[in-house]
Amino acid sequence: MEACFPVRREDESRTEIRPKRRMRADAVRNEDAVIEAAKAVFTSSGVDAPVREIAARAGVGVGTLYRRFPSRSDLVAAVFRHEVDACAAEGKLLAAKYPPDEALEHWLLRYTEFLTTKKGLAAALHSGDPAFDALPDYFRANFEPVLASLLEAAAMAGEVRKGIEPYDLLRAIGNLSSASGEDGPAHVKRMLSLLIDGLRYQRERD
Amino acid sequence: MEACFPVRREDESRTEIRPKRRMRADAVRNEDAVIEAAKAVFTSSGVDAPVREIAARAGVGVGTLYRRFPSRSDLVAAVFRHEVDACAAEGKLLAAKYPPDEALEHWLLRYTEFLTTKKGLAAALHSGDPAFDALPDYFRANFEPVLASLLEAAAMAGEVRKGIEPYDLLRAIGNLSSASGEDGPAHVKRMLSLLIDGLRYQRERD
DNA sequence: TAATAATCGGAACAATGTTCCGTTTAATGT
DNA sequence: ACATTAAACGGAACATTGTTCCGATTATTA
Repeated sequence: MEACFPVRREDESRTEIRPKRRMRADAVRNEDAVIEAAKAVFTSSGVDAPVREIAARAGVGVGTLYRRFPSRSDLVAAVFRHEVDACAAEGKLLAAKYPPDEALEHWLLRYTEFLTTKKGLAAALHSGDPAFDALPDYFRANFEPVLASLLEAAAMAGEVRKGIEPYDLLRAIGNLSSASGEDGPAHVKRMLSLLIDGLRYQRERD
Repeated sequence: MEACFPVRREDESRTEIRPKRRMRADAVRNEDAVIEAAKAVFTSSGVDAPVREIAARAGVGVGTLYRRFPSRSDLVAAVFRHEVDACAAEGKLLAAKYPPDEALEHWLLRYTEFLTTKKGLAAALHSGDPAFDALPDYFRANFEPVLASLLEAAAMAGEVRKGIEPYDLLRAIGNLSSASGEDGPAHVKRMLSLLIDGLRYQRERD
């Protein structure tokens, strides 16, 4: 009953593990449609939204949905990974587009957005469902390298102090934005710039 | 749709608000039976246990259960209050039975036990269900005075430092026992005695 | 274009929260 | 004691939702 996520067989890193037939085009289309629909429904109605609603929005029967995602939790986990991927990818993109310190700042802000949309998931994560077991590792494995290289680049440029543990920073921001009950986004943003100022302080020190 | 908990009409503080007829004996019996059954089932199968199972264990039809507890959440909340009451009552009992410092120590230990059995509830509390809205206040309103008088008595006896905020201590212990993932009870107990030693330190200081 | 195996769709099943209502019964007044 | 009656009881029935099944469909391949 372990989560067997159907990893698209045509990836950029297509290892081509002897597929007698490559995945059918409609299957690919539907998998995408389901994930996109799920993302939309989850953000609008929460992670407890009925599966039927997601299937309907994707223009697909529930049978189709269940072939790809053997259980509800698998779908939730897949969407989570999808968004982790998106956020991590944006990190690389920002690094190429902006000077080191701006890239870092932009990404940290983007990361807080990621966190706030995952409020509902935080509870599910601790539900003991085995489909979620691998998510914390996935989270870390994807975010830590991105932040590490952003931090390193900024430190090289002398914009930010050295010796900051990426994972510590990820967790700190996580706690920080989960502890903001009242005014929400504005508060998080304020605390985040405080934190960034903290990173800049002592930046010239070797 | 707000939680209308049927407060037993015959209380020790029976205010007697013009009941044309007093609550039927079988109704009283059944309410007790349901709460007791729910407590048992919740601890053995978690707070997500089916309502039918609780009704069966109480020897009662689901209709009866739903008359008293209009929704599942109401029953969960009622059990929670029941246990808060029990833990708070034990505080008064310990205060009468032991010297101040021992009473304090015993009760804090009892409090950690209360906390560990409420692991499942912690998630439900943040679920947004309106039946749980009043629980945090209920929690504080019952525990804070108990701990306050235990602390005061111990401080009077010179066993514990003064100026400790009861609510801070309640929260501190709460965080402390929620953060103990591994060895569980033993770890909590160890951390708790550390904390109690901290309370004793400087106890002679005015 | 025919063969074929993967995929599709949605009816059907199972579990569970909740409501309804005919039947039973405890409380009350005589 | 007994009749009256309003309250309470029990559990069948309903609604929602996760999940499974299988005959119909269709993309792929030769």
